[in-house]
Amino acid sequence: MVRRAWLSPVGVLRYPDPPSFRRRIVGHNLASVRRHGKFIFIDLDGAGDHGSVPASELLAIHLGMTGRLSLDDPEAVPPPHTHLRLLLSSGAELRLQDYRRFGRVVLGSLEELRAHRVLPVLGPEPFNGALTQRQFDAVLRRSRRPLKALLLDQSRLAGLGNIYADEACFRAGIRPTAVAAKLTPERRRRLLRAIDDTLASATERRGSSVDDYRDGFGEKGRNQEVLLVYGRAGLPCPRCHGTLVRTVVAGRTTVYCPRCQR
DNA sequence: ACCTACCTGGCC
DNA sequence: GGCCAGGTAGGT
Repeated sequence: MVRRAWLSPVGVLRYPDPPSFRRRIVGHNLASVRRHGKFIFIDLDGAGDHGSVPASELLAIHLGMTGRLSLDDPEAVPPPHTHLRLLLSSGAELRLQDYRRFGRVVLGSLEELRAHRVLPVLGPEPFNGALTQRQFDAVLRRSRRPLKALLLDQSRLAGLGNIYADEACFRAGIRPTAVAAKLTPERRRRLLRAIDDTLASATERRGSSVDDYRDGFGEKGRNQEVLLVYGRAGLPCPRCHGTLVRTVVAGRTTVYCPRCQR
């Protein structure tokens, strides 16, 4: 149960206002945790309601570029840029640190968050078998944008960011600039498999600590050690040993191999 | 498809 | 000082 909620003055809370936030979370249990795409959803329930209707309120957290969640000793001095602290009855404190403040926190019912437009509509996840090839094909065929722009569009497909979009395109042998709707069925199959492999690798290694990413235990991931193209412009392609090229697609730095990716 | 903005910090 | 960075939103 949440005993006390503390918010930093600058904060990452987008909705509702801080007093409402505190009122609506203190005394409630953090009942379950789910994830969809880059959002973490924590379902609240009414503590002491014993079998009554659950509040159906949820806490949605997006870590942005530099957000970090951790469970800490409440007595420990919070690190700089700590924007949310939830003191729990378990004795631990759930903390959100985010020095760039691109992260976001919202609290409310799904309907409410939608109505206030503080929770974007998220597309399906193209991995973990959550999306059939048929459904994935339909998404690709509907878009004449560059493939990478589509992969990064969370309203169409949820979960891929700049690193894994590049990695998946490389594994599939497809240029990030390829027009999504023009991919052949064979290439679409390769792409879905490539996305799955890319994210399986990343999650097994607990993420890519290219810079300051740390997992919920404050540990670095190890996936940055096996990235094939991201951050490797000018270096040899791991497959053909030609030079990897940097360009910009959808406003984001993009690295690919002009020989292996067509 | 492009800009700009939102932020801090590391690097040159 | 300028540029860049894992993300997204808003405007043209």
